[in-house]
Amino acid sequence: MQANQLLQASFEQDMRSSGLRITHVRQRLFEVLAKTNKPLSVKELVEKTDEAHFVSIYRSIDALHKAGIIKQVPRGFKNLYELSDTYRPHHHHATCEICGKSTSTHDQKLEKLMSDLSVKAGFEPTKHTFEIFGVCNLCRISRVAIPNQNPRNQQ
Amino acid sequence: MQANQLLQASFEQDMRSSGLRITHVRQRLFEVLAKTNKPLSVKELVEKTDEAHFVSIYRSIDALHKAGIIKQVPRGFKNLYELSDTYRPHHHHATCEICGKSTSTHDQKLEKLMSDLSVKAGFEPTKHTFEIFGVCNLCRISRVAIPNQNPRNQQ
DNA sequence: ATGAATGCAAAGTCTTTGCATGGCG
DNA sequence: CGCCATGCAAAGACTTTGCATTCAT
Repeated sequence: MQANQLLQASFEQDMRSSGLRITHVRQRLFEVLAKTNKPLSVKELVEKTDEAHFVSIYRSIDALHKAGIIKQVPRGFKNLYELSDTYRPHHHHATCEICGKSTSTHDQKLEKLMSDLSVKAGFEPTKHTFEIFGVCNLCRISRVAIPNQNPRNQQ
Repeated sequence: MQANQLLQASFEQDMRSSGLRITHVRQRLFEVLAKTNKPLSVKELVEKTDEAHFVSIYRSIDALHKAGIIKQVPRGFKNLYELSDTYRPHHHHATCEICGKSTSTHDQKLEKLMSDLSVKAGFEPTKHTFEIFGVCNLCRISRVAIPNQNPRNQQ
């Protein structure tokens, strides 16, 4: 729980320096994101912070996003949200197109290459999104039995 | 126009092998995407194919997407669409957070690294998204005069 | 106390569905 | 000609806005 307390302190400081008030809804939102290890949709966030009105969740997401406390993760047709790199080590996701399970990845060489590419393209890099989609070991095995299944039709 | 005719032939073949009919709407949609060099939103696609009903555009996007003829490009809160790698060399985008202009990039090392990462994570890679955001040279210069502007608030 | 955040109602935007008609193969 | 694709109307899903009330500072 030490780690969580550090996150908490950092959260409060970030809120203050952005001129945002530390309210029950925002605290709860942060809490939910801190205790989950995967990016969540607006819907999931609303469900997990059930005492708060969905409009407040939208507004809080917006506030925390602008304050750089949370970040968007594009996934399919939706954006998911998770704590920003200040709170969690920078990482990306590999997601199975069949079962939806996702795991985190990180590679320093990739990050370096990415940043070099930005500069080469004439950009001062601010952020990037990088999502891997594929078929996980488990699903690959079960798909052998169902050869007709086409991953393209999944999302 | 030779190149476009090749694309066209390839389009018709892909449609047939997916059991899809080559209709006016779908042809027009493909045409619009083939002649534009940047990913387009549903809204833009509807505008540029003005004779077609927006519902048909939605359905055609869906059909061409499932057939692997077009692909999604996550950008901010929306998905944009462009021709798939079969029709255009595989690439990614670097987008300016201030002015919105985007340029294409490609790097073989990056692709290799990406695929290795997938495999290491236990995934048979099918696709990936990779988007760079930053501030382009022009906008960086003009922002010197407006130091208060915060790229975080842009989207 | 006072202004920002919340909750509620309602509007707005985007996307999907059902069904009759039209057009591709 | 038969069936898939389209257009239209309407519903559905998701997100935003306005305003009175509540609550953090």
